[in-house]
Amino acid sequence: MSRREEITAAARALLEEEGEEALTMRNVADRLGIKAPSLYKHVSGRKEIETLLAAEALGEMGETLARESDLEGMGDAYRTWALANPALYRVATTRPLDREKLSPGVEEAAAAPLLEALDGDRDRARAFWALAHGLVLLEMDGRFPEDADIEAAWAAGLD
Amino acid sequence: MSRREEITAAARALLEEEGEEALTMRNVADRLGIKAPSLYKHVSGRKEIETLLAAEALGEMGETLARESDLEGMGDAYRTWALANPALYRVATTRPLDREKLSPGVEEAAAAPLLEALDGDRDRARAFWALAHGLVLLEMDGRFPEDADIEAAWAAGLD
DNA sequence: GTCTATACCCGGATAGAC
DNA sequence: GTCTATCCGGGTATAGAC
Repeated sequence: MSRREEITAAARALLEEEGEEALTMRNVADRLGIKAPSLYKHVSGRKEIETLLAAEALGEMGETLARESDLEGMGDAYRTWALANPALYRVATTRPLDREKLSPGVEEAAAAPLLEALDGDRDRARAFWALAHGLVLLEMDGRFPEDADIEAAWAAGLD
Repeated sequence: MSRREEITAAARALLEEEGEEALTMRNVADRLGIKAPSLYKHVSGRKEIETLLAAEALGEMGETLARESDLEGMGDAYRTWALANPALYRVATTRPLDREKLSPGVEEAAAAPLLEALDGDRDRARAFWALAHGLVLLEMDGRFPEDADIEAAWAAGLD
């Protein structure tokens, strides 16, 4: 395991166990038993750690969707993955992507299963993605009322 | 204009002119010609300023939607408002709402026009809101490819 | 090459004087 | 109601030890 991979793994563990605000250079370093400034020998800063996490998350999301064959299944899988990895989901999807530092093809691979299920219709794929993204974020942020039937909202969105 | 209103106005101006990261207690205080600790005599902290901003934004968004009569119009109006006030939009919609400190009815009033256009179907209203929210956020974050036809994605989502 | 120590600046927040 | 002083924690740069 390279040092960069160790840093990524430590960062992910922090996100999972303590949430998004816990992703600090000092906390990552603590997990690895080193001091924060040492991290800068391996990564350029916190932004790059987030890019590494985004690449990992997008890969997993793509794999997850690829196991489904219809839109309902993909919606369920999308929601389940996001709610199981909320902090990582946010890091991977709610900020501009540094595409320079991302291996080429990561985004395309993540989108491919959905695009295939929609027979290559990019506009519908983008609408589906936006619907899923919006539903997941609103749910994670507690924006729906306590008694909202979130499954029914998904069903309504998928027509 | 009460001191709280002045604080809210200064915070909003900061968001508009310098973006989300510029919303700091020190910057707000500078705009008012006072020192940051003095703000705490009027508001409990940055969180409360964000709640005040969210209330203002939700009110405006509701008024904007109320001027439209169909879903397409509301989608256009939603997108236009969000892109014209991106930092405020984010503050108002991408974090848990402190409902204790929000005047009762603010959320309901913002949602009412949409709910009416959908004949009271809450599930479809939530799906529409999520679609609009997702499309706006993905656009603001530069997550769609350069050459994506975003209008077409909206049209595809609205069926 | 890898790490440590140190230091700087910024941001939120509090305590206490005027 | 405003100030000054102060604390804490976070990102990051630099210098130097091993």
